[in-house]
Amino acid sequence: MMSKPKVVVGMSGGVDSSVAAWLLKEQGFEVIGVTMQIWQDEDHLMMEEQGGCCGLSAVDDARRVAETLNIPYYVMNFKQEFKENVMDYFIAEYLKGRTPNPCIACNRYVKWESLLRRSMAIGADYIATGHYARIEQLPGGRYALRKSAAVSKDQTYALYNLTQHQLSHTLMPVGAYTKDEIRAIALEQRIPVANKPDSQEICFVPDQDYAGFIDANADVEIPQGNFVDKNGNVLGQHKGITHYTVGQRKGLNLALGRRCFVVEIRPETNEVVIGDNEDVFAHKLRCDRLNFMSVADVREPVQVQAKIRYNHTGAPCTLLRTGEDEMVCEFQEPVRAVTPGQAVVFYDGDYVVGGGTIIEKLV
RNA sequence: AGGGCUAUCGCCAAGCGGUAAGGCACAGCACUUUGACUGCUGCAUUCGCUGGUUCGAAUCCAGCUAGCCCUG
Repeated sequence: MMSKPKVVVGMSGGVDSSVAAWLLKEQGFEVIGVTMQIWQDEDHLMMEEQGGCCGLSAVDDARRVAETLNIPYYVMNFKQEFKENVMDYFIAEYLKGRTPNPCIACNRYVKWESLLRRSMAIGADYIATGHYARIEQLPGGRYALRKSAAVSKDQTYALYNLTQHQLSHTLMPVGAYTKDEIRAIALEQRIPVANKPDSQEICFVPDQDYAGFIDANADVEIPQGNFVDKNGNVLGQHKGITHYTVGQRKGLNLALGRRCFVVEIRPETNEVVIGDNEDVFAHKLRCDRLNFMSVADVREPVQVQAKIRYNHTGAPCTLLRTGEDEMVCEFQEPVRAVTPGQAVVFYDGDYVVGGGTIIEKLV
């Protein structure tokens, strides 16, 4: 006889992962609730905030939800993995003048490496999360991510990096519903966190001051430097390259008489290049750290939609393979703020073809 | 210590006797499970200072102060 398939649900204490657990239980899985402890200091556990995907109130809320659902619940410590793969990476990237995406790193290395491994070790067949995305096995056998039924909440962008093995052992039950439907289920089932606000912002920087976080945690001083225009003229002083990202307007403290934007960050000279809005558009980008989903590889030029940031609608482009782990995307229309360090994710309709990490924009 | 010009919000800048435009910067809010963008709202009872003319002055007059320019 077959026992029920066993699934570990990563519970953040939020609405989505709580409903995910309920849905899986309804679907007949043996559900185990787990909260990953990833960065919280014991001191900080006292001062609770609202939300946070990996947030402060996670453990208390998740435990209450697990009790309500009558499922076993554990806390697993992933602080070391999180520090190495997310926080250290986050700091290192900013020091290189790049703009990291910590959620993507957390997903790939913490959730889908460490959590999956440990879950398998305790006999689980799957892990599950409350992400707004769908996992489907295609006719050819490959697993692919498909956009959420709730288009506006779709989170496939942050998940493009998952491997076939990881996808084949993952369930995302929330992806079939809209946010309203999920909240309605939470209310119906009297799940305690039904009205908790959505999370946002970087979970390990609760005060929002990510640059201050880097100052406090990097082991080097972050020097001030020059704002320059594209001709090299000095326009003013910047607070350190970690404070800026491509396309940024706010916080420059430059009164040039017109809106101005960060066009480029040059770590080698410690300069931040400033230009007009039109200067932040680019036709092409180069990316590496490739991962493919719906297809095994892309060798010949192919047309896709590419998202270059999480809430980008996507833009049509052609993919050109330029190296063993490198591609160039040529956009039909220029795209705004191609930012080194951010992910570029390729779509064919609703399905994720693959993606990579942006190295640089090209003219 | 000759002559000329200019002094309006952090920066730029309207105004030319009728009771302080606008842009940039900045702040707050909204949006957002990364950084951004974007949108909305706010932002000089006061016009270098002191007097004067006038019903009424940032706007006219005088003196002072400061900066710039030209000639000693």
